[in-house]
Amino acid sequence: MSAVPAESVETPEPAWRQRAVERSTRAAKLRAEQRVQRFLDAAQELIADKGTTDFTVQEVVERSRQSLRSFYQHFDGKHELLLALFEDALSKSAAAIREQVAAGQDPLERLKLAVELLYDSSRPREGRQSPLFTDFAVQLLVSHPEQVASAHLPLLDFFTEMVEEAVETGQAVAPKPRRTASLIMQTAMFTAQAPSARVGAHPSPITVEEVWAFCLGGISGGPVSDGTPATAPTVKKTAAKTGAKKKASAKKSASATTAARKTGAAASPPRRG
Amino acid sequence: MSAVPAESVETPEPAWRQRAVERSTRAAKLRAEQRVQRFLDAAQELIADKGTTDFTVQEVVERSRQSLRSFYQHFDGKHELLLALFEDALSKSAAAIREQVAAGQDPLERLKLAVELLYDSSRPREGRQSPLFTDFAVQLLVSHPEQVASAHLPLLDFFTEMVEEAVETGQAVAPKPRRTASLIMQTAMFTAQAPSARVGAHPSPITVEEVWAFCLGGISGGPVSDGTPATAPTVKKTAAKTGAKKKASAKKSASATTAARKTGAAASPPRRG
DNA sequence: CAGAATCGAGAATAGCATTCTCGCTAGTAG
DNA sequence: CTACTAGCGAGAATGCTATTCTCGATTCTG
Repeated sequence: MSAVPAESVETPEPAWRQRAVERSTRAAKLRAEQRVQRFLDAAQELIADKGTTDFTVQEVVERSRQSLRSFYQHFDGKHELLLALFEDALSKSAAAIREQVAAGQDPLERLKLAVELLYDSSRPREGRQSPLFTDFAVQLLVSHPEQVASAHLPLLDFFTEMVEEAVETGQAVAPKPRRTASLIMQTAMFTAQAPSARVGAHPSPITVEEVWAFCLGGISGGPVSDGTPATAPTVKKTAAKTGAKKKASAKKSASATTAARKTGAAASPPRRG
Repeated sequence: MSAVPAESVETPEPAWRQRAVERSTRAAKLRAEQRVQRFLDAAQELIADKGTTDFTVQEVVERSRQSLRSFYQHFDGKHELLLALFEDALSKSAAAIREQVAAGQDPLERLKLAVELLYDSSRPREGRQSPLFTDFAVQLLVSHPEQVASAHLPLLDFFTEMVEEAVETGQAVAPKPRRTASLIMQTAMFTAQAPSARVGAHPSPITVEEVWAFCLGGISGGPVSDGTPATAPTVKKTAAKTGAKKKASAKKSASATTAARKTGAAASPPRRG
């Protein structure tokens, strides 16, 4: 976007003009946000209603009593809308888990509770809203992994914190807390999500307890004394950052308002023939 | 659909008629299978070429030099086609892993190798063919979990075997081998699939080693003592032989000289109620 | 060879996302 | 009050695909 000589010769936008534009913009932006919110709400209702993210843009438009035109004026497309809802739901979920876990004292116990909560909220329940994002989330995972990742950041931060604490108290071993946290989260979320082999295999899906037991093993200093001549597995804990470094990220933000996003960046361009 | 209906009556379909039908059927069935195979091959080529499962039914039809009509006469829809390819790929993958792992002696070592192979094949590489099923697989996971599960069965069986063996040799602890195997597989596959938090978080995705270390901890006898009312420690000493080397899959002769174009395309499942 | 199956080509449908065209309405400077 | 502009609602128009349906043409079967 920097190689456009033809335009770089334009007038340098005087400050007063910028301000003028800014002012006339503010009001509009406010209204825009309201509209956006209406779309968001409508979509949320639809999801809760139908149980899937398969609603049509039309439906959202109708329910929000606005117009298609308006929709596309505020969102880059259905995808953006879903992404917004997704992020919003995730950050709320993160906040909720954080809060419920706050009570616990023991790091490991807190982590366990967090895993249980995460597992539970990742579960495809029927009536409620948030869970249905899981299916969209999975789809998103293959189409826009980066955005999913960033949406997961708050939660990942939190889990990382807990893992670090557990490491500090010697209850766990994790040379790379963040990565370990990521693994734990993934395990919990995907296991909850996937009705995995419930066919000829076991009839009942894997439970939270099992997930936790598995994760627990994964972080407890495991007896890595297997005679395998492979590369030393777990022992890469080079100077475990146990010393100080208390990250203690007290981000109590959770300002869910994911209103108008329009990152308009790597969004898939509308295919045109 | 307008053929002889009264079949529910006592008319027991004379043997001769059955035979006649059978005969006239056999040939047809044979031809049908050939046609089906052509569709399958064409689809596979397209996937290898374009790198996604986003091909059009039209394309498959054209490439296979057959017709739309024929396509829908043999497949219930694009979905069925993909499912067929998916199952095929998975079972081949299972066979391949089985084979490569067969060499190993130590149960745990074999398991490790299997995890590595599984992780690798679940990885969304660029140009190649099969791995791209992962994205379809994920989608399938939410739309037809059962079929995915059944497709995973062979692999799950194999992993279960290994876990059981490891348990027998005392290298692992798993009250429920099958479930544990499932967890391991899921962890490996999803972790490989998900480029998870690679944003502000760690730049490099989680590696196989990390996955293995995590899983290893999860199965090594750890301070695990949760609810999971384990039935008597599985002592079923199954003679896990695993022999049978079934390779012979050296087709691959497609013309993959095409430069991947476009590729970007937001997945929008045409699902309908 | 005649009739029955199939098949190839491709037109016709249909569901959806995304665009685009028309007025309409409110705010605003003149 | 009036011309002008921006944003909006309605809804038609597009574009892309999957899926169906129609019409001869071909192949198989007896």
